[in-house]
Amino acid sequence: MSKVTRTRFAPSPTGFLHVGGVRTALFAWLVAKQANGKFLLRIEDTDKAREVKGSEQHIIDSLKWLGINPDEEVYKQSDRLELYEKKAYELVGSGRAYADNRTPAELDEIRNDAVAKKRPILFREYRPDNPPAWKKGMPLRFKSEPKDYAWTDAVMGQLNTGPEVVDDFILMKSDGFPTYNFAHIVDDDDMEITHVIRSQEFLASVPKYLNLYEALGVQVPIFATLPYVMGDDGHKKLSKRDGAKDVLEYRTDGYLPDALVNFLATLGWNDGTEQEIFTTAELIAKFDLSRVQKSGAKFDPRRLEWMNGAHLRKLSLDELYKRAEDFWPKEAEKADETYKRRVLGLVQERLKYLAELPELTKFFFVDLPADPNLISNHKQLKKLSTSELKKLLEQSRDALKDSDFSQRDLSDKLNGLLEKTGQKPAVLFSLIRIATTQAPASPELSATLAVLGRDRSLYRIDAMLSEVK
RNA sequence: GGCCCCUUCGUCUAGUGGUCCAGGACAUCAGGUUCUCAUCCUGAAGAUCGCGGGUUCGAAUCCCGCAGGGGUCACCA
Repeated sequence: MSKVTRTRFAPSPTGFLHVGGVRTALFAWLVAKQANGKFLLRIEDTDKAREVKGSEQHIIDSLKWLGINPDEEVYKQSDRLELYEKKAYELVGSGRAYADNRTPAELDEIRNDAVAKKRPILFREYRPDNPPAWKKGMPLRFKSEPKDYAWTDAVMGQLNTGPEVVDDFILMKSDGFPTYNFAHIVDDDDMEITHVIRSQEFLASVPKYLNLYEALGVQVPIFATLPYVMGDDGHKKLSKRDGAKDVLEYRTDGYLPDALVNFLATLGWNDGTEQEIFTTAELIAKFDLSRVQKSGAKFDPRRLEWMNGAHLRKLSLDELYKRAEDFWPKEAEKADETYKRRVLGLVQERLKYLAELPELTKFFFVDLPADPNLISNHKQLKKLSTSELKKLLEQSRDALKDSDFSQRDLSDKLNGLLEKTGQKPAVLFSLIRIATTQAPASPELSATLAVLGRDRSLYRIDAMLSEVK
């Protein structure tokens, strides 16, 4: 009878969430969802000094945007102080913890002494002789029982260490708060967490934790240690200091949550096939901790861009329309939905993220001033004389005037125009495209004209005609 | 410094003794799709699998050593 899988993400509220933190949350969430288990969010706010106000809500919002939702209330360690205190007294009672009233200066002296003797700094070798009875408000230190440990990590595999890494450490601080080292173990047990999924910086502390689990008489969960997401230099973990972005900035830029989730999941994990694009449902089905990479992975924004574009292209027009709602250029304010949908259909395949929408579509909503420089800078068109340009524009206008502006008819008219003028598409179509869009790049010509419609198209050709001098 | 973890194209990775003088994807470059940008397709370039020893008929894959990188040794998490 195996237990229900329960995982958690346990950030400290010290700032915004970046992709590194989100990936840890995502992996824990995937493990829980895959097993039909529960994913919990626990805010580890035991260090008042480092706390950044607003960050708790920010973390919740970030996860919510990505669909990484906790299955129970959001827990906060500051609400659970009695529990830690109770457990602290238990350890005092069983002789596995002692009050440590030594001052920072005295502790420094111990460190210096060890360094001078060229020995590792082990507080268990400097235990006070007659510690006072512990009560809340005094620092409480764990009394370790050093020994060898061998354990299995779901990602790292078989791990083992000697007794030299098991030491006494602080459980309760003088401000009445527990340390991370203590609180997370008490909480994981209390919340019946089955898989502790966290990043690499805790790996070296596992033997100390193992010793504490024993002292507490608590079952040891499955450990899964995740490698870091690396920053630009490829050697250090991504951090806020070297420009890691707040994940909510990706929302602002018009990245899809599913794309970011896909990207993060495949940063350090793959299913062993050549599949790159996964839906979130596929990730839940296929994710496997044993296939998580042991080494760090560098964050590559270009790959994210590509992946987001791939997800954007897979969206139905309805879905894309909903997603694009907040990204239209302000000129599109008065445009009707049908028109906007047609525009969206034309740019869907060239969108990498939704914040590109304005620059890609602005000309569909407003007549931009005719700019003859677009012609004089064009490598084909600049070879033509003014009178040739004028003549071509006039011929184009006259031919299009007779069109019903269905894409099919436009395409016929355009082809007829090619024959009549004897021009290459590279010349004729470029000229019409520039005249009607005032943009260096735009979707295919007949489709663009069909969406723009007769009035706008003809008006713009005339406008360009009057600028060609 | 002690201990622990890591090391395949620029990047993300496949690969668990032979079919790997290493496969895919992003990025780059070239060509094709009646014009641009993009999509899509095709192709090119790109990794002596960190280095050195061994084991083996045969090693990216197993063993040993070394180097480099990272983490950790807080009343931070």
